[in-house]
Amino acid sequence: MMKTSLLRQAAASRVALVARPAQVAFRASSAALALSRPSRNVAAVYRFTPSLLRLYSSESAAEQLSTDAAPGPISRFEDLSRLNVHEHIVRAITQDMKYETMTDVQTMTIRPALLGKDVVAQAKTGTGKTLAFLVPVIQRIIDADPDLARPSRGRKSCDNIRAIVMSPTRELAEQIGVEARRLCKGTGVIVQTAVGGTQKNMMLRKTRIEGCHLMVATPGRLHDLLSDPSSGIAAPNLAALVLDEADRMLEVGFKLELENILTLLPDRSSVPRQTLLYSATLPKNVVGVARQFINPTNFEFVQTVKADEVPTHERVPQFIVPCRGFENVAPTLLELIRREGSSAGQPIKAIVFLPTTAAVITYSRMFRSLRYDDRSIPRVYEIHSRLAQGQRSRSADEFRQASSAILFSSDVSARGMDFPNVTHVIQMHLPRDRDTYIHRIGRTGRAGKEGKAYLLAADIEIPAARSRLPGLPIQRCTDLESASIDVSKASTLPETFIQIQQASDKVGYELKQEAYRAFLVGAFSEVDTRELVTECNNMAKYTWGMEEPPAVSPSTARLVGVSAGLRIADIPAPRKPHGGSYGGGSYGGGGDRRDDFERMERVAQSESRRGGRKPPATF
DNA sequence: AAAAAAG
Repeated sequence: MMKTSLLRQAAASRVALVARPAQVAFRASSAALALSRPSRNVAAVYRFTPSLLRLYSSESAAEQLSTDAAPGPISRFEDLSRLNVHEHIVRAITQDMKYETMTDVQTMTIRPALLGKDVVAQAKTGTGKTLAFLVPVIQRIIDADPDLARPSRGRKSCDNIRAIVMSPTRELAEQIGVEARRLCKGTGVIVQTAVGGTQKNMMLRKTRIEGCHLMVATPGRLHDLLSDPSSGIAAPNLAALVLDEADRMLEVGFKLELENILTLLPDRSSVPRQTLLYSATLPKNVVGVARQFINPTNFEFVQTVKADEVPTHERVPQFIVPCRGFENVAPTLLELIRREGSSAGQPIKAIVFLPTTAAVITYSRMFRSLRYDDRSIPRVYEIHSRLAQGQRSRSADEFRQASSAILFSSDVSARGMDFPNVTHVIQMHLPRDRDTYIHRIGRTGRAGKEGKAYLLAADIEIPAARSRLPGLPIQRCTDLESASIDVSKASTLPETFIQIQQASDKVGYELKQEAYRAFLVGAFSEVDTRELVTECNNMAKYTWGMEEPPAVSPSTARLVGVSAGLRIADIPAPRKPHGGSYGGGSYGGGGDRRDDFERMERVAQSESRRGGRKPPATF
């Protein structure tokens, strides 16, 4: 009897595993939702482990099965009380944040995480992963020290941090910190944020006065604090470690730093520690690397994206605009922004991604100058690592608040950033890889909202775009006039070209020179180098208004690999932002193999097999 | 080498 009921619950839970972001869910009726989210989109990878079954059996089955469409496990935030989540946390979610219904990833991970299991979770962008890991982490801090259920006035300590959340970028860490603080309102749990580019001494003073139970950090600053005994910051009883954007954090470049940090944390064999790994993308490298982070006897692997399902949202249409040459790309952007801003009837709030920092600076200056003469262009913001941290935070905050604006961005904001109501994500030139493309377009269409994604790429980039972006529903968009004009033949250029050229006058020579160099070196490895030089020269001439191609140094010319078409001269070496000692790493293997590991392996293998066999690009 | 992440 019990067994049948559990099976029915399992079946019911599968029915409910529908992409259903919270904000849509409580506005639309459940009938409408059932219609709008057909069951073939259901992504059900869910295992009933013994511990979970025990928990299910201890609950009222009748309550969970009140209707056929009953959501099975906890699916409403108010029901978290039944899992003994503190009322202050539940209230923060349901009353302050105004969320009612959980998303799949929240339904599927909060309970096992509350039980102390390790979790590896993949869920689409904008489906509430942050809340999914913060709730159990904060609750377990309270479980371990019930005094923290309410604000305490006792002595504050910063040498007994209970949980650490790590993020690959500073703004994302700040954003997670803000959300964590909202959740902790009314409790005694103290959240601190530790990121680079901020005043360490200020942060330390604040942390010593206020204390710290949950630290949200970027790797460099965290390592700095933990390795410095005089900081007073310590985590001898660390109970939880979260890697947000886990696949990114485990990439070469971050992984070594991560391992250094691990050596500064208590050994898991003496201090049991829960590890939570979350991301929208889960390439196979995570599987090999996750092995050394995860407890193989007590962990849950949750995917709300099926292995063969497109990891982007159906409601966000994706377009590629083939541009005749590099010189057509910026005018096409201008035309697109004008068109989408007026025709759609709603003001445009767009993020424009570019492959290099120099290009981000160049184009944000150009569009700021355009806006000076044409107020129909929305306000322009920029964000990239060469900005002072105060500026970066200000850009992010102001863009967050804006109802209409354009944010020119490097990949700092490709992942995790939650800017509300972004209407368009526009990528100029190729994204570095498929996952970057997926995370970038994930800045729109969040929490059930609509959005559009455009990729502006020159004709010579299209073959590389096809090979980098297989298996994605990208359609060709050919109705932008600026994209197809042949500037060498046209007797009169469209207005967009004229305006872009005028705006280029406001950009300094050195910056254009630097952007030119950055375009040439490295970012388009699949593109024939001689053709790339021709394209960059055309861009310099026709859209940046330069009489002749900017000079490059002999060493740059060597890097490019050809000299034809380049103007080589002895110029100062390109400036390098201060370099750290981030380096490569290697991962070891071995260890136990349990069911979830095997499943992760299978997913990884099928993923790598599909690597060559993903449905070919359709554009 | 192209982003990022400590000063």
